[in-house]
Amino acid sequence: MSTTKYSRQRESIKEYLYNTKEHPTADNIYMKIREKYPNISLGTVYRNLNLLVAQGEIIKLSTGDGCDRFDGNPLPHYHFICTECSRIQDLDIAPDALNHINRIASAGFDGEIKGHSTFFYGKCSKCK
Amino acid sequence: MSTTKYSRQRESIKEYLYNTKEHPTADNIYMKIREKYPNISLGTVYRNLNLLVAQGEIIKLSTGDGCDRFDGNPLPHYHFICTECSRIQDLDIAPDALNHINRIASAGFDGEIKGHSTFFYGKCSKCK
DNA sequence: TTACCTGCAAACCATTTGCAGATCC
DNA sequence: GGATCTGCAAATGGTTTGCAGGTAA
Repeated sequence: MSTTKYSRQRESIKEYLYNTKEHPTADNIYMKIREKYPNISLGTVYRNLNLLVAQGEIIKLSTGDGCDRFDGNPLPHYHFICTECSRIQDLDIAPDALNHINRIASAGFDGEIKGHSTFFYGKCSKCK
Repeated sequence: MSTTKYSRQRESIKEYLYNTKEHPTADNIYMKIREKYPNISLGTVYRNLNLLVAQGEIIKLSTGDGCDRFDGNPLPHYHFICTECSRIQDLDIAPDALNHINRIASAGFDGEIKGHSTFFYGKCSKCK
């Protein structure tokens, strides 16, 4: 198994993700990090994002709109996608609700449900 | 606005999707339809799948594993993805639960939630 | 010193698209 | 006849990867 070494590029990606509420694409992140490290390559961004996802430090959101988005908050939580402007927001839902939903789904299912991932759709406050 | 004409290829795709419980990829569908129409092209499969999705006759599942899957049941329902064997199954959940979940999410949210899409994860009965 | 990491550019691969001819109505 | 559809093959676009040189420990 390989050990992880420090890299200023990765640190910069983490810092950006932990401090934004946007849910940026790899390319968004690439553009942002380039302000500080103009030589960084898109390949490096992808390699680091995949590493951080594998380590559980960030999560990847596959919304199905063509490109993945990334979220610096790895704790289970819900997302809302506006069908008008495509903006993604975090939803503030009690953690109890997560287990509740898993329990609803487990009833009458012969496998073992460990978790779920949900996207809510509709109009955001600005588009409503 | 353009009208839709009959095509035996599209009819064949619909028939296959309405009668399977697998959640096939575009390529799976291509392979299957080729048994009956050996000359069909992958482009035609994609064009028809997109048309059927736009018309609401089937749904597309973006699981984030690299390629989309298609489901001949367009009514709202839930899916379970086995983290061991990647098999996708339909879950049998009361329709009430859907509205219930939308209501939980709507509490304290200033936009308008119209629906949601959920994937449950865990081990299926065979892998457990 | 020796992993691991980076920039670069090419490769990959699911999906889309342009075109000329076929098919439906 | 005219709009829609098809097969084919090339293009697209997000993501991955091979390589040679750089950097952390």
